[in-house]
Order: sequence, then structure tokens, then C-alpha cells
Amino acid sequence: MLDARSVRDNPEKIKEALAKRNYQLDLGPFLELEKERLALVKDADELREKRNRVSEEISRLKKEKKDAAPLIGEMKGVSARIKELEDGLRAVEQKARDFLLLLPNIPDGSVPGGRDEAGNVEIRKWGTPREFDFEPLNHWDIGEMQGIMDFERAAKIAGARFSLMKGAGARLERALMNFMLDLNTRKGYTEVFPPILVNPESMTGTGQLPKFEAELFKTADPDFYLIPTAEVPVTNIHRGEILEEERLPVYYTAYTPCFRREAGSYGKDTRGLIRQHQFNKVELVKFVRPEDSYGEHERLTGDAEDILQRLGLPYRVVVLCTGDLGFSAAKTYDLEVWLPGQNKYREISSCSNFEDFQARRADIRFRRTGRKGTEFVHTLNGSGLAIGRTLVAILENYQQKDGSVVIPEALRPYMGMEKIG
RNA sequence: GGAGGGGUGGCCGAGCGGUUUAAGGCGACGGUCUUGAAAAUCGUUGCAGGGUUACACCCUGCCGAGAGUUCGAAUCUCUCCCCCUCCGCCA
Repeated sequence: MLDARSVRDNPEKIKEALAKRNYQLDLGPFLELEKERLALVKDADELREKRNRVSEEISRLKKEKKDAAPLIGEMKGVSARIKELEDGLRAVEQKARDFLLLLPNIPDGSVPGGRDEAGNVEIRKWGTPREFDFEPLNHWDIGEMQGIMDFERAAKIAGARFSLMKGAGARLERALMNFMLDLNTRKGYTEVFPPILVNPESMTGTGQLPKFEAELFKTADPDFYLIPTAEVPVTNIHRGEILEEERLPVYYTAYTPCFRREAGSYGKDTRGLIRQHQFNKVELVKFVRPEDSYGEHERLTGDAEDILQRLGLPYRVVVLCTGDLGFSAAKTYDLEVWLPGQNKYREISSCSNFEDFQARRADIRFRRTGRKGTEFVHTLNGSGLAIGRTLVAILENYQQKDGSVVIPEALRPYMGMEKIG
């Protein structure tokens, strides 16, 4: 959420910044609401001051056994008026907040301009895609051939976009979770295992609600949302809190299942594990001081890259342009891993700096040592990494001519085998 | 699911319609004292919105959340949320 005051004071600046992300904005209604709100606050405050003053007077008169009836009569009218103003104020505040909740974050100055994903810019590459002396297979072909994936039965049990992993496939899924969590915790991230059903306040705090309800799964009775990423419960750990400066930075890593409707992606990645309604992911989340957030963003991205490097998976880093940036993010690097089965790079991690956008929604602040007042923290997060897509990358990059798959060195202690098949 | 108890400032804990501008204690910070520390003592001690786009000053709101009664609510009423204890059930 953007700051009401800065929107109010610099409407043209805000408009310009959001235009870069193809966001047409009419701030007129909001500015009207703010004007109305400030007038109501002023009137209500003045009347409440009067009520407080006269109430004391009434108290004094009664104690002195004098007649307070005329004052009480007058105050009836004042109280009624205050109530009217408060009702109006509540309504106006709600409308102003509703407006702000639908505005996306402002891109950082270092983000390249662009209309859509074609405008994204490659920053660097790591590793060299392997030369195959045979035609590399898709991961789903490898999976079915090795008997470690069963999409048909997954569809019977749940439906399309679900998977059933078996034997070494299930083991690989678990090995990756443990490998990543162990690596992340060694770097100072605290492991957490949060709820995967959350309330609407949490979804609003990180920016999924109110705008993206259609992308979420929801339970019927009682009402909960299934998390689309661990970012939601983990960022909301500190919702409504004021942290002491010396506690910062706070780093968390969490494994969770993630659930996405994938509405509007019909026909995309219909086969295989790439796009599922349910998938596993290990996430990295940081709470930092504002002046540190861009350095922390680089380091967080580096931590995610480290995982790919240790697994020997070629990848590239792409900075998202203004038009492709997610709703809540000020800047995002995508990590794209090389998939021989598709002969292209595919997203495996998304590392974002949200600056104070989520912190303002979720009211996560900190107090500087020795200073009065509070400031919003900056929040960041990134996949470290998406488990299913990492599994896909391993199968496709480490496949052998005979259909077997070599397990990357770093993973062998977790897999208890050197090879699948 | 049933029956009780409870949510007050960083923490503990009083208050149960108008000397509460929330007692008192602890902690923290600052001063005095001390060679230094401790002890003692004095003072300060939140967040947010607005008045001025100054943390000097003034006003307002905030005692789990919301609504109500009243001239006046931390205090009374209602609804909801959360926590604790016991019973039942259960992974």
C-alpha cells in the first residue's frame, strides 16, 4: 500500500510512476475523499474537545449539587452530531483505504522500462547448457519411464494439474526440501513451518487480497485461504508488531506446500510438473532496515543462485521490467533454469524487494535505537527454490542416454543413491 | 462439542460510570551521588491522526475488535476474536 499522505501531496508523481507499469490512474476520487476526510477529522475533533470539557463541568456542578440539566441538554445535541461525523468518517476512511489497497507498488528507479515480459533484461548467466549426443526427453517422459510420476492416477485422485510422485521421485522431492532448508539455515535463515491456511488479514497484508482473490483456493466453512506461497504466512509473522532495530535484519526460511488456482492459464504447461495447483517450495523471507534493502535484495538473490550452482544447474538472472513487475514488488529478479526438454530457460525463483509496501499494509514497523517514533521495515522474499521445478531441472539436465538420471553430488547424502534407474 | 475463567501501557498488576491527564511495581533511558560500579535519589518513559508538510506546543483517538446505553465508558449491555482450565472426542 502506498502512503496516503504522499499520494495526497504528490498525485502527479504517483500517477507517472504507475503509468510505467501500464497502470492508468485517476486519483480524482481519492483526492476528494482525502479532502472530505480531513474536514471530518477536524470537525469531529473540535466537537469531542467540547464534549470532554463540558463533561468535566457537569461533573463539577453535580458534585457541588448545582443544576446541570441545561448543559446536559445541550450536550445531547453535541453527542448526536459527533456520532454523525464519526459514522461519516468511518465510511470515508474505508473508501480511501479500499482505493489505496488496489494500487500497485511504485517500481524502483533501477528497474528497466517495458510493456511486458519482452522488456525484461538478462543480467547474468551461470553454467553452460549441456551438449547431448541424443535427443533429451521431457521430464514427464523420464518420470513415467522410471515409474516415479503418475499423472493419470493424480488426475483420478484430484484432477488436472496435480501430481503423484512415487519411489525415487517422492524421495527426490523430500531430498530437495531438506537440502535447501539445511543450506539456507546454515546461512542464518531461521527455519519456520507456518500455517498453510490463513485468514483474509494475512492475505491482505502481503497483497494477494483484495485484488487477486480469483487466484486463490478458499475453504468453505470456516473461511480460510490456502497459501499460494510461504511469503504470506511468514511475512505475516510480524504483522502489527514494532521490532527493535537491533533485531534487524530478520531472516526466515520455510518449506510449505503452495496452492494456486492458475485461472486464466488454460492451455499453458498442461503436461508435467511445471504448473500445478499444488506444489512444494522453500522460501526465503527478510525483514530489514530501509537503507539496507537493496543490498539485502542482491544477497537474497545470491542465496537462491547458490542452490542452483551447488546442484550444477545452468541458469540466468533476469530483472523484470516495469510492465512485468508483480503488484506488490518494487524490484524483482527472476532466476530461470535451463531445461533441455524444452530447450529454454524457465522461471525457478522470483526474488523481490517490496520496500515498505507490504509493511504498510501489514503494519510492520521498527524503532531505531535511541530515537523516538517508528518506521516501516522493508520486506523481501524469494524462492529458494521451487521444489517441483528443481526436480524437473535435475531430471532433464542429468538424464542419460539409457533413461537413467544421475543425482547431483550435493544431493546424494539426501537421496541415498547416485542414480535413478 | 460441553462447562467455567480471562484479555489493561515494553513486562507485572490495580481500577469496575465523573479527582484516570490509566495507581503502584519492574525494566529501560537521563541527572545527582561515586575513582568506577552497585545502592540510594530525582526525572523521563507508548502508538496514531490532525492543527503548522518541524518528534517545541495544542487538540483528538487508542485499556482484544466492533456496535450500543449515557451529558460522560477501561468501567454497564450485545456481537465477534484470541488465550487458559476441566470434561468429551480425536491425529
